[in-house]
Amino acid sequence: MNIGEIARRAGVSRSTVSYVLSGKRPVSAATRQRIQAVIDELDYRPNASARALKEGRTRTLGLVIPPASRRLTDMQLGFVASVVEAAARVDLDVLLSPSGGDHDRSFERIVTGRRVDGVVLMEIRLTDERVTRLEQTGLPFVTIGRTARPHGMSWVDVDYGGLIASCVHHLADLGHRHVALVNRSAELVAAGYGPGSRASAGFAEATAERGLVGVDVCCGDDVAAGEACVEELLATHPEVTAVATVNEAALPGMQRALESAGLVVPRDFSLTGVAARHWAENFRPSLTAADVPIVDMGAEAVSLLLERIAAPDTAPRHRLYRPPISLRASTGPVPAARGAR
Amino acid sequence: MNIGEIARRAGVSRSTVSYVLSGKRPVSAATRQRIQAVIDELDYRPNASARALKEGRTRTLGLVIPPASRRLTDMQLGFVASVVEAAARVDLDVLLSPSGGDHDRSFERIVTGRRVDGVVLMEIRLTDERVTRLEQTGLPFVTIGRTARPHGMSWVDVDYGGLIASCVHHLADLGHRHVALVNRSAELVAAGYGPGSRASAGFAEATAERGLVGVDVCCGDDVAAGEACVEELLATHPEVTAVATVNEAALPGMQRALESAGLVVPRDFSLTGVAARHWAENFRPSLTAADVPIVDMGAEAVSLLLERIAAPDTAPRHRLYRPPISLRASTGPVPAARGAR
DNA sequence: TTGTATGCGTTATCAA
DNA sequence: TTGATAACGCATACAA
Repeated sequence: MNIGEIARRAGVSRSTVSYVLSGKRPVSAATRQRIQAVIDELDYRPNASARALKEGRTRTLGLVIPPASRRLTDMQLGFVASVVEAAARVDLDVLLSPSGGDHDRSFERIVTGRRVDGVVLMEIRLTDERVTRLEQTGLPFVTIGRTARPHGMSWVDVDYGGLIASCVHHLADLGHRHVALVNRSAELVAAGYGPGSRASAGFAEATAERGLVGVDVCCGDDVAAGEACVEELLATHPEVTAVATVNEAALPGMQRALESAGLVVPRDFSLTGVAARHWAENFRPSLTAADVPIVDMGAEAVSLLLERIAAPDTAPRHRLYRPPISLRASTGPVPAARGAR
Repeated sequence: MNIGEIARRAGVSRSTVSYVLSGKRPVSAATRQRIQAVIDELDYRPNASARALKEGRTRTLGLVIPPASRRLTDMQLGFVASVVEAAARVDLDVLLSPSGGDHDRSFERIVTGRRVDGVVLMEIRLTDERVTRLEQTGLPFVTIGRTARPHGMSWVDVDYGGLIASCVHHLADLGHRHVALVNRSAELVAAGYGPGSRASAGFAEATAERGLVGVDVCCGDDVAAGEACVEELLATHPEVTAVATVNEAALPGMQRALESAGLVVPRDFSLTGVAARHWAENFRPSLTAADVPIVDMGAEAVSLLLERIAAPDTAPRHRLYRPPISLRASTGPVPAARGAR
C-alpha cells in the first residue's frame, strides 16, 4: 500500500494525498474527506524509509548503551526506559546500539548510515572515542555523563564528586573519623569512567577538608563483589565506621557482609552514597543517599538532543544534577566504642 | 556524501561502486582498489533509508516493551538486553516501542510504517490486541510469552504453570501442608497476563493433586507490595509454612516481612518459585527456584523471528522453556511444631 | 569488465 | 484548488 494507490482510489493525484497528510497546502473539504476515507479504510501510513530519504531525517534517535554482555545495572536500564519514554512522547522512535569500545559495527552503522537524527550516548568515559567519532561526523549528540573536557558539547550528568563529598561531610558531622568509599569496579575506574574518578576525587577532597582518614576501594558491580569488598575492608581497616558508595549494585552484598560481621546499620556502621531513589527506599534499612533523578535525566537528555537537532549552530547546553541527600535510616552517630579510639 | 560522489571521485559509474560494496558482480582489482580507497578516505557508508526503500527491508527489528511508566522489572529489562545483543550479532538494529494497550502511536508507527522487518512482542496477554494487529498486517512477529491460543504463531515462553507445580511438589515432599502462591499484581492477572494465570492454574492443580491447602494471592511488582502481602498472609493464614512465587520483584519485601515476623528461612518458612538465576543466587538465603533462561530466550526469539522473516510461509515454531528447579538454600522440611497441627 | 537507465515511495516545486 | 514532475540515494536489470 502506497500513496499512489490511495490517490488512484480517491481519484486524485499523489501530491494531493500528500498534502492531506501533511496539511501543508489547503485542500477542499470534499476531496480531503474522500481521501481521508480511503486512508482510513486501508489503514494507510507513509513508508518511513521513503519519507526519511526524501526529507533527510529519520524521526529516530539512537541510544548507545553498554554492551549487554556484562549485565546492565538498574540505573543504566532506568536511563534506557526514560529515554525511550521521553522520545515516544514526541513521536520519535529509539534505535538501540549496544556499543562499548570503538569501531563497533552497530555504532558505525547507526552513526554513518544516517539511520538516526541524533544520538544519546550512555556511559561516557573521560576520554571517549565515540564522542570523537560523533564530533567528526557532525551528527547531533548528547551524553549522559561527561568527558574530561565537556566544553562545547551537550550533556547531562550527576555531580558524583560533590555528592560523595556531601556524604562525607554528613558522616563527619555524625562524628565518623574513619570512612571508606566503595567505588565502581577497578576496570571501570582505570578505563577513565567519570563517575568513578570524580567520586574518588570528591572523596579525597572532603576527607582532607574534614581531617578524616579515608579509604578508597573499588568494587565490582554485583552483590558478590560488594560482599567480598566489605569483608576485606573490615578485615584490613577495622577502624572504619562508615561507607559512602556510588556502587548501587553492590549494596546488598555490602549489607550482607556487615551483617555477617555482626554489625548493625546504622547502630554500628553507617552506610550512604548515591543511588536511584527506589533503590535507596527499598534498601534495608532505607538508605540515606543522594537520589539520582533518572527519569528527569533521560527526559532532559532527549530534550537537549532535540535542541541540537533543531538548531545545530546554537551553543550546546548541559545540566549537572546535584540532588540533595535524602536522610533516611542508614546513617547514625559514630558508635561510641569505636569512634573513641 | 553519497554513492554518486564516490563514483565521481573514483572516476567510475555509480553502479560499479555499488557492486564493489555488495560484491555481487566481479570488479577488476585495479578499479576496486581505487574505489575502496575513496570509500575509506571519505568513510562512506550507504544511506540506510535509501537502501531500505530500494530493497524493501530495513535490517531492523522492532521490540515492543511495556510502557516505562511503571518501572520495568529486572527480567523484562534482561529480555531487552538479550534481544538487542542477539540482533547485533547478526548486524540488525533494534527499534524500541514502549506500547502497552492498543492504538499506541509508537506501535502503529512501527508496524504500519514499515520501519522494521519483524517484531518481538514482550509481555503478551492471553488475548492481545497487538497480536491481532500484527496478524492483520502480515508483519512477521514472535512473542515472548504466549496467548491463550498460540497455535499458528511463533513464540518462546516459560512453563510457569508446570514450574509452579514442581515447586509445590517439592514443598509437599518436604512435608509442607499449607502453602501459598504469591502471584503478580491483581491488575496483571485480571488483565489476562499469561504467567499469572498459568501459575495460578498450576498451583491449584498441584495442591489438589497432593492434597495440600493452597492460598493464592496477588502482589504488586515491588518490594513494598511484597512486604505487605506476606504480612497479611501471615496474619490471615498463620498455618502457611511455605510460599512459591513468580513475583521476583516482590521477593526482598517478602523476606523482610518474614524476618519482621521472626521467621527464619528456611528453618521456619520455605520460599521458592521462578526467577532469573542471578536473582535467585543473590537472594539471601539463596533461592531454590526454577531459573528463567533470559538470555537464551531472547536469542531464541530473535532466531525464530529471523526464520519468520526469511520464510514467512513455513510453519511457525515455538519453544517452551521448562528449566529444572535449582535446589538452593531457601527451602527445607516443614517446621515440626507447625507442620504438626 | 564496466556503464546506462529505471524505480523504490515520498515530498515539494512549478504549472495550470 | 489541484496535477504533473523532479529529486532523495541506492540496487539492479539491461546494454555494451
